[in-house]
Amino acid sequence: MPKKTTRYSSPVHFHQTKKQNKSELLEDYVEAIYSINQENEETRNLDLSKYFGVSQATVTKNLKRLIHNGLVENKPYRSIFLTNSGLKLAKLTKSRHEIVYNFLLSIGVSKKIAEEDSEGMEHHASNETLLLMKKFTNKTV
Amino acid sequence: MPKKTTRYSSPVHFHQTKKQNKSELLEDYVEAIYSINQENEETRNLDLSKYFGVSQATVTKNLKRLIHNGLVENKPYRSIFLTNSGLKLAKLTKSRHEIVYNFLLSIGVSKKIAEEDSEGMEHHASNETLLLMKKFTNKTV
DNA sequence: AATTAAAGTTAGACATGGCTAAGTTATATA
DNA sequence: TATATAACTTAGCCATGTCTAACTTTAATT
Repeated sequence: MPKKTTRYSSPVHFHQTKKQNKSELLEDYVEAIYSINQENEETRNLDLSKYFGVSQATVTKNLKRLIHNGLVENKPYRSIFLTNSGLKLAKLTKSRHEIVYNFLLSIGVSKKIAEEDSEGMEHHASNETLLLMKKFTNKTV
Repeated sequence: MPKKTTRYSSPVHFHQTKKQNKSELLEDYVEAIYSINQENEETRNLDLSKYFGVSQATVTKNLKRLIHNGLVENKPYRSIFLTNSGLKLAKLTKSRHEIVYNFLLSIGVSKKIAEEDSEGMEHHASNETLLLMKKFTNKTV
């Protein structure tokens, strides 16, 4: 029965082709460490475990990836530190996060929901979109 | 050296606690099938493979999950159909997607980028945020 | 109708990101 | 200081989502 015809115009918008090395997890971790460091003199495994709501074993495993990517340094059973590269990424990620968060506030989203939604959205907003969000927020302030 | 003190105010905004059964993949697939069905008389494995830019083997495996979740029906080597439940989810997902897409356009994002960004963002926008986006878009039209 | 080609499936591998249970190290306290 | 507790790591499991290679089924072509 299938009559072969030209098919739909290819959508393309699925970018996650092959090596999505731009891992959200890495960004979330450096941002979390950066945040925690601003409230405490150090960041420990347990802090991250609470922050993300995952087990300490999971944190240990994920920190291995961060270390492997040169974003974090630590000695076993000791505190966790961002490398220069990790700090740079953390600042960038945090600023992106804040742009989205403030933007959501500026269109009327409540604080609580803006916190939640911005968390997921920050990783999907392109530079173009971030710039426009920033512009918009500034205009409405 | 670590002096134990009360630590940072817990952030909570990490929702992905345990069973994130609200899989983005399922939504992406039903939405894709729905879309393709609007341009063709049927949806095949290969259509989805092209749509998402993944191998046909991957599509087959993921379709198993959709079938298991009662969203899709098919006979081996044949076309793919949405169940009632799948169609319902597809419509919902598509409408959310369109809200985000149109909203991005309305703040000045280019079509191409709006397509890309809305894809990721649609899964992270709460109902509250979607409602405000819709309101905003209508106002600026 | 037989053969070839295209579409779809299966099997098995790998990376990511969770978990629990058990063991190790460091810290606190008796 | 010895011991108990808290923090951390390791090992091994599971689900998700991707791949390639090989095989099966369906459709097209000769």
